[in-house]
Amino acid sequence: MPVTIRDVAKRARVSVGTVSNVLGGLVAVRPLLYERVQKAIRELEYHPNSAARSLKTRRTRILGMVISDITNPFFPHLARGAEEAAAEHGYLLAVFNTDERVEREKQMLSALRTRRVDGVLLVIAPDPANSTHVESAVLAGLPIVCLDRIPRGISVDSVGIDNAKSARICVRHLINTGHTRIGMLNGSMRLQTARDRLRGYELALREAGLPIDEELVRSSDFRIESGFTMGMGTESGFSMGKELLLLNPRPTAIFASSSSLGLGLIHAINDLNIECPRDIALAVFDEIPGAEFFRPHVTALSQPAYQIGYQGAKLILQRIEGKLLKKPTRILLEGELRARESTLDYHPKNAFRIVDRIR
Amino acid sequence: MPVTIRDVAKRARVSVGTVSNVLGGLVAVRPLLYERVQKAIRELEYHPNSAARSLKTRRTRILGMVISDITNPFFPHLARGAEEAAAEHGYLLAVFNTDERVEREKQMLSALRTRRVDGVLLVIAPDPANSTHVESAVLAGLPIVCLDRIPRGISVDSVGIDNAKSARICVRHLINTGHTRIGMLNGSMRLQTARDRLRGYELALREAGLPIDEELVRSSDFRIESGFTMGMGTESGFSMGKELLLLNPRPTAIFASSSSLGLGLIHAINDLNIECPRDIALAVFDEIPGAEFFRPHVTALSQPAYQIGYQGAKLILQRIEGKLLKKPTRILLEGELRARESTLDYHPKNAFRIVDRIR
DNA sequence: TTGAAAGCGCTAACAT
DNA sequence: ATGTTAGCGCTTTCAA
Repeated sequence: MPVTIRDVAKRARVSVGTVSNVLGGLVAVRPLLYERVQKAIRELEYHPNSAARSLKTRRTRILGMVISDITNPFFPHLARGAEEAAAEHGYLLAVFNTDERVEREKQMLSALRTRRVDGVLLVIAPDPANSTHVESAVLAGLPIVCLDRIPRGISVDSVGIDNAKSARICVRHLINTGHTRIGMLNGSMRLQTARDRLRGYELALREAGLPIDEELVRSSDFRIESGFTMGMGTESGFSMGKELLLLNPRPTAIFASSSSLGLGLIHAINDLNIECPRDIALAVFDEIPGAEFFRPHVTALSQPAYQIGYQGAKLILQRIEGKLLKKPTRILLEGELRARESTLDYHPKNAFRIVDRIR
Repeated sequence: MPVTIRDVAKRARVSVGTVSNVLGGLVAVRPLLYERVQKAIRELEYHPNSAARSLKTRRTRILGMVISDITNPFFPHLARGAEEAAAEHGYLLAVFNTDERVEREKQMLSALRTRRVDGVLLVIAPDPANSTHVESAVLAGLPIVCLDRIPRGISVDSVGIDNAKSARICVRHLINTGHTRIGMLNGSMRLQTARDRLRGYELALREAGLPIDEELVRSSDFRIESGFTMGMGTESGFSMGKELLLLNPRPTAIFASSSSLGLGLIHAINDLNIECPRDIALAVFDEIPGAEFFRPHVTALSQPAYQIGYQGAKLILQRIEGKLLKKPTRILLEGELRARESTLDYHPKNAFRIVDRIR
């Protein structure tokens, strides 16, 4: 039988109200009694029942975080940031995984509503047709902040990266380093992020007065939008990368819109015995984990994953505390370009190829 | 004002008891009423309040998972496995991060007890002196299963990898491929895992009648025990690796007891212009993420992370349902040796060095 | 099969 | 400053 507040009260020879006051810390309690209560709590190893507390207060002090793939290194950083902000406000962050499946996302959201979490940080699964569950949850008054992937057409708070702007920064950098024939490897056009990154690519070209050649752009589905995996992204980066590299004339630079595409592309570059950056320059949206061990170092657009999580949690806490306007707040952070050897002067005397030969 | 069971009852023109029966699905309800209730639930978007339910039933159907670093790729796989098993039994898995800090671990454990989760899957932070909080939680009747890192001297269920056995497999492989002077890079001796891996190393040598040369073994603290990071592990792998590589005579093979140590070692090998496996053979405990893009491919002891999580959740669910003996169950899984080029015939004609030149 | 009502452990309002 | 108590929303008797 678990210890209840009555047990504590009895042992400390006070009323349950007094115990509650000690617990809450808001109502003053005479030092003598205060000590007796604390002692009883310690001796009994009393842990207040949060179900009972929540039932009364209608708050749980829990923030749910629903992410699409915990295995993708991008998301744990999001979680760390959110956790930090949550902890600062005395909230607990509970992380849930949907495995990129909209069905599970619906289940989780429903479970979290049942659990009465105070708010949900959500990275939606990439299915644009199906965000009614998000909408109805918002309408029902559940504070939700969408992170990274921002659903279209729904009025909801969000924190993300300005994909168009960031992609534009990448491509502009390629242009500034002298390239005029620039290819792009893109993910699934079902994802808003992919569409935005394409827009940034086109914008940069147009700004520079360069033509847009559709042949230079390849799109595919990719399971992981902004991370590192040996899965589809890498494979399509490899195959689509080869297509671009075998074009005649070959583009002199390629912009890969995700790290897994970038990794596949590197693979393709090696496979074709092409030298980077001499024969091909390379800029990747998002860092490739472990790439500091490759040569040349890869120019990347670094995403502020931790910041997205942190700001997202801050935002939802404001929303919870009613400090926000009704109208949704949308925060867009910018990625940071890390120009490295794959787009700069790289002295081949030190280098053999971008990664060592692969099969 | 959130929708309650009374609202549903009113709308369906039945009693709350009947609604509860529909919800529970155990007590039969006349089809006509059943339908009316379901309709009301749908129309009102009713989500049962789990706090109220838990208060009554004394169960939450939540499993907590406390991991030491969500950023370490090993743990998300653990989480995936556990989530799978939890879902199979209708439980929700909530993941919490301690950032390797015992203090936070205590807080989380306390918070989870307050939240009355039905059980906790725990990866302890590496502080052997301080596991009283685990012990007292177990004593208080909270089902706990320790994963991966197994605390000493506490009577608690656990699922882990047999570190000694697995390390022995690695070193035996090095011996079988002809090496007699084998170095080891090890993590912090404060960790039981590190001590066990050392034991496996020594055992393999002794079995083969080889001398144990203390000079060939280097230990250091490492923040992440079985994963990949650019942090301390890599750095100490680099510096300790260099020490070993500059020994005279140099060992002909090195066993790195974690992936980050292995990565640092690779770095050191490159830095010294040593060729692998011609000049030095290399076996690493745990896979190095992204290493499939290095040459030579690195021989690794692959850890069944998903399985550890899955089995751990299965175990705790049995414990929760009282299907287990009082005496703790300890499951030890074995790692699988993936022999690759870094310890085998590697044809240098294809290779330049283990990864391309670093700086 | 259904309804009425007690009670889970806590907080907060009120009384003292 | 402290004690008493109603009631949060649900499940679970128990009675009808």
